[in-house]
Amino acid sequence: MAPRQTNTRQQIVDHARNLVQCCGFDGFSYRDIANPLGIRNAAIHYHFPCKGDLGVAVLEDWLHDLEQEITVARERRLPPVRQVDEFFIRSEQESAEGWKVCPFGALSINHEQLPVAMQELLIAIRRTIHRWLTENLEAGRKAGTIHFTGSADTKALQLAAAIQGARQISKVMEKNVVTEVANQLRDELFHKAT
Amino acid sequence: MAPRQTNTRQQIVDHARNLVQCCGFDGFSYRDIANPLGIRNAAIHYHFPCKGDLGVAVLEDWLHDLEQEITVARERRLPPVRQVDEFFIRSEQESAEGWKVCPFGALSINHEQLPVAMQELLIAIRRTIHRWLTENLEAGRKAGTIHFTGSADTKALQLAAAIQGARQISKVMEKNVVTEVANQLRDELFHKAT
DNA sequence: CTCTTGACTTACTTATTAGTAAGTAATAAT
DNA sequence: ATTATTACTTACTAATAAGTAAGTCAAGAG
Repeated sequence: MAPRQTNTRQQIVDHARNLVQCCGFDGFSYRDIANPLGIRNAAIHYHFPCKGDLGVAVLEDWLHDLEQEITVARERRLPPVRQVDEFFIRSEQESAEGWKVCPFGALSINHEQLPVAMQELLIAIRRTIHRWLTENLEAGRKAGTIHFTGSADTKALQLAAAIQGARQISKVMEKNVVTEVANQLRDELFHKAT
Repeated sequence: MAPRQTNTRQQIVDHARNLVQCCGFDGFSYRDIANPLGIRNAAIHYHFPCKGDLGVAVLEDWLHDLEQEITVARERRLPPVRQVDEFFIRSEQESAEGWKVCPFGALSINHEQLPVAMQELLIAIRRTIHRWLTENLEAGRKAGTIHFTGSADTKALQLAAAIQGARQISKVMEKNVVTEVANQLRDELFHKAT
């Protein structure tokens, strides 16, 4: 009945990731994955002995995608403004898909109860985003295309925090405020204050 | 044994609020409140028939405190800069107390599964913070003490989002980045860019 | 053709959760 | 003094969660 030999594992991870972004790690159960895939709970346990293993797989997937995107942006030698803008665009898109939230918005609340491997991956994801933004802010400032005061490090943090917060506010207010915040930030960063 | 006639109800709400700020609404159980208070689970059910009622009480308490603080700030006729700074200071303080997070950081993730009354209170809290920040940003701009581009409305949103995000990042990284972001924002807002 | 392995399923256990029902002791009202 | 009410307790139910054990069945290896 169920077609064997398909990539069930990846489908499980995909579904889980979606659920994490929408309900958090404790906000979904195995049934929420098994039902839509037409499999049984135990099938998930076959691939991921415990829920933490599934969580780790989700975050690895997430980090992998992120690194992929960053690599592509770098290889296309996109100018710093475009790369920072890419961060905004991605966030706007994901938020538009059912008010999806970023890993921190989804997992920070029960962070201390998560398996250590998940905690470490979260930090790795954070570092990756941060390094990418910081690099581009610095390069943009040197090139005279991006304008801000203070360190690029702090500015990168502020951008990430603002977008993350905006995504959550969007979810609660059921109104797209990510674009509003992103546009404000674009304006501040990209239009030189004469 | 347990001293009767004390204000058990308020103690329950206080504990619940702390737990919400640290673990989210689904992140704690009645035991986590009953144990430290030396009461039984059913005692909580006596005051709050179901968990949603407790959640509502927590948010009402939260909103009440917020309105109180805003009223005090207004009555003391604090200048706009000081009132906006008050928002930063409060956020830094709460974050320092065990990486506590704001209502949105705590509840947005499972927002759609919350009782409607809680959803509405969340929106009310959001509106209250927003109105307060917006008013002060506008007043500060008029007085020449606060500087920003775009609408006060959007700027207020951006500030709230940034601080909210920073609080969550602090929790995950176990490092106080709220102060870092707040200082950056203070610098941008309060020091006129010549 | 047999045997093993991978990818599951069925059927179960265990733990935890919110929530309920009935009882109790102290206080307040009559 | 009696009664009613408030603020609980003990003891339970029902639902749901993650996780496990044993069985099945198709496909590939020998």
